[in-house]
Amino acid sequence: MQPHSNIFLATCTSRQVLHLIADQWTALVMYALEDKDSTKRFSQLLTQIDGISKKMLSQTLRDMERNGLVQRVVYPAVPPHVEYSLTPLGQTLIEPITALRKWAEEHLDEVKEARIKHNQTEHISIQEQVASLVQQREQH
Amino acid sequence: MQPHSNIFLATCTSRQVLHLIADQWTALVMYALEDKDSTKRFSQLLTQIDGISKKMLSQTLRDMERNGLVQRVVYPAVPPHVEYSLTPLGQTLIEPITALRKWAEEHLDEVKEARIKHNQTEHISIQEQVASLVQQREQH
DNA sequence: CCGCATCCGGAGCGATACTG
DNA sequence: CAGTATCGCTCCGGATGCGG
Repeated sequence: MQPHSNIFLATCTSRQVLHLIADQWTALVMYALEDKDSTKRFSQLLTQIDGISKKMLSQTLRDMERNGLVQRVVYPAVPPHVEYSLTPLGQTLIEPITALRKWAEEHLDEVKEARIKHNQTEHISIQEQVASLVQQREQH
Repeated sequence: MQPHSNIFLATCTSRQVLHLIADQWTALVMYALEDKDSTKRFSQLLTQIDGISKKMLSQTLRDMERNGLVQRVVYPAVPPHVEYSLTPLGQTLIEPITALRKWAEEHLDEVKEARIKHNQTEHISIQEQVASLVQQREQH
């Protein structure tokens, strides 16, 4: 067995590749750029992806560029103008990652239901009670 | 447009669902349990998934159970015996998540190559140049 | 054997201010 | 406009110990 084919090994390379996508924002940036031939500016992405901070968007884009998923084109002008688009490699990732999105949308209700059912049958620890209260408060 | 269908909104539910999978370990646990009718014990998973700690495995399994992805069965005995398996809902997630794994394995080399190329062509910012100069001076 | 509680160091992330 | 630098805090995650 080749070393990278056993995804359960910590040193496995495909696990590292998987790790690229397993963060909060990469998938969302992919969705924002998935339209073919669509390039977007930094501020466009910032607006479209609700909740992301400048810092995280910058960081995510840099990582994605580093991994060959997005292309960054700078138009030297004042004010600066930078456009982001998916590379061919990035485009190949759209399909599997969109499947994930579809799954999320389709099974959303089942997950919600499972949570409710779980909460009912479960003994809630004091810590979790506090945590959920804090969460509720934060949503205001 | 329904509120949960716009994944770019922070309040969007499908984004929360997506978040379930976007962590380090959930995907790997899925892979470990993907064989149909295969149930595994805690310690089996701990051994199979290289690099995971007891705490994280426990936490991941609890979250997955909470979201209806895995089923936990306790056999009251001494020593305790607990078996984990995928729920029907969890089984539906196998396909999209396996697509992701396949992508990782197939495009592994391209990502690696992109990284190397990126490191070579990288422009070093003025700040980094200054920083390295300062560092050199400080070493005297 | 399974897994939770606790502690603690360090990474992650947001907010703000600044530059070209 | 498109970022980077810095600070401050939170929370992740590992190590350990305990309890069933």
